[in-house]
Amino acid sequence: MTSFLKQHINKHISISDTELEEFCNLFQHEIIKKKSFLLRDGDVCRFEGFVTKGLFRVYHIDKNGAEQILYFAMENWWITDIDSFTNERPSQLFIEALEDSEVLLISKKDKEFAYTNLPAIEKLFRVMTQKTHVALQRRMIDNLSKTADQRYLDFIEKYPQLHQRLSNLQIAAYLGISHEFLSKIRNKIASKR
Amino acid sequence: MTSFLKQHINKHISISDTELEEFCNLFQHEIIKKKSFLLRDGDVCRFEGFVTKGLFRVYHIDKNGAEQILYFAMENWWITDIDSFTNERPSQLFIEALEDSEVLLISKKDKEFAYTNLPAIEKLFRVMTQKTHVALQRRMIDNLSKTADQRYLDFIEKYPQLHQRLSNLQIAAYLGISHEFLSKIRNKIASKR
DNA sequence: TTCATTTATTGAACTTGTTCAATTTTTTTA
DNA sequence: TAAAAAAATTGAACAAGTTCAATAAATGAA
Repeated sequence: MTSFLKQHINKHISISDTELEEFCNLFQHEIIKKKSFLLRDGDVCRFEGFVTKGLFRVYHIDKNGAEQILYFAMENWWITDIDSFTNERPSQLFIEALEDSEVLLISKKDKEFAYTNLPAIEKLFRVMTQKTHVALQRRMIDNLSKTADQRYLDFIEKYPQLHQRLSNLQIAAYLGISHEFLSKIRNKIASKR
Repeated sequence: MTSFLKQHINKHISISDTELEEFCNLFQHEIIKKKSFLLRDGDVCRFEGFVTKGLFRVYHIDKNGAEQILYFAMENWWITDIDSFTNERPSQLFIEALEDSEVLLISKKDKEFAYTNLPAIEKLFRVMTQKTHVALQRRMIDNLSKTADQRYLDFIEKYPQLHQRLSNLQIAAYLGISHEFLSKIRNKIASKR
């Protein structure tokens, strides 16, 4: 059940087998049906999750009702609202399964336990947070400097597998454009070939 | 010299005085004149810095020559290119002093030393990285959902002190708009009062 | 298989933001 | 304190992206 998680951790840090085993035992396996929610706006996020199957989107709904997708998470990606989880405050995000999915979840209490008793784990999460932070910085710069056409091309080049599994509605919400405009971009690109 | 740094650390984690002292001794004090650079595009970022005086901007220049500001750092803020520093690869960023400034710098080697020998420090940087990550997520959502007018109003409300110390050129590069357009926004806001 | 729902496409009118160029204002430096 | 440099403003023409509405295509559920 936790073999993907073990592989993933071994890729990022060095850790003894017993420590790894002990850490993975803190997770609970859950099956999440397509279109159901792991987290809703207003709830406190009580978990940090590792996706073993399927695909999720983490998004915000603004006061006009428009959705902005913060990120997607497919197999071997982590999902949580780090702000809500860490500070135990109500989330402003939704986490929804876009496909029938499976996740391994750890509670805050168990994660704190790991931090104090399994020294390698503090490092794991420092490294992971750093990586996602660097990726987000990159995305921020791209959003500030690049046109929607270019951001779309970058997206399908960077995440070819993910792109195949997403509707254009989802991709548009990630890129920060209307889906109509994305459709026009796709049309323009296709006619250039 | 390191008293601001000590205060800052004590605000975020609990640490013994001897550990704190030992950690702070790893830093080197530097004076950076206005308009000079701590880091340039292409260099490997060899430091992580804590600003004790002055103001910096961390920015990217895209292939059209336009500047995008990733963040500002004034007193009690950290500055580095976390990607370049961690992975020892050439940076794509510039770090420039916008005022006569002073920083405390720690090298990668000394930071690694701290990570292995001063357990509280691993936590400090995990917490700090998490905080900046949450702030960047917030900014990403705002950039995806809000109009430039609103982002400008948010900026001056969120960072009133910083706003006073920055030119509109800098603020526009942070908001991701042209400075001419920012000028028009300011005009519109002023005439509404 | 069929019907209902969701997703994608297209066009027209509109809004937001850019670019370029000229001018004024402010700040810096000699 | 004058001259030079940098920052801010303004207008006009343009480009990027949105909104709304109508239609077509694809997907899902019974």
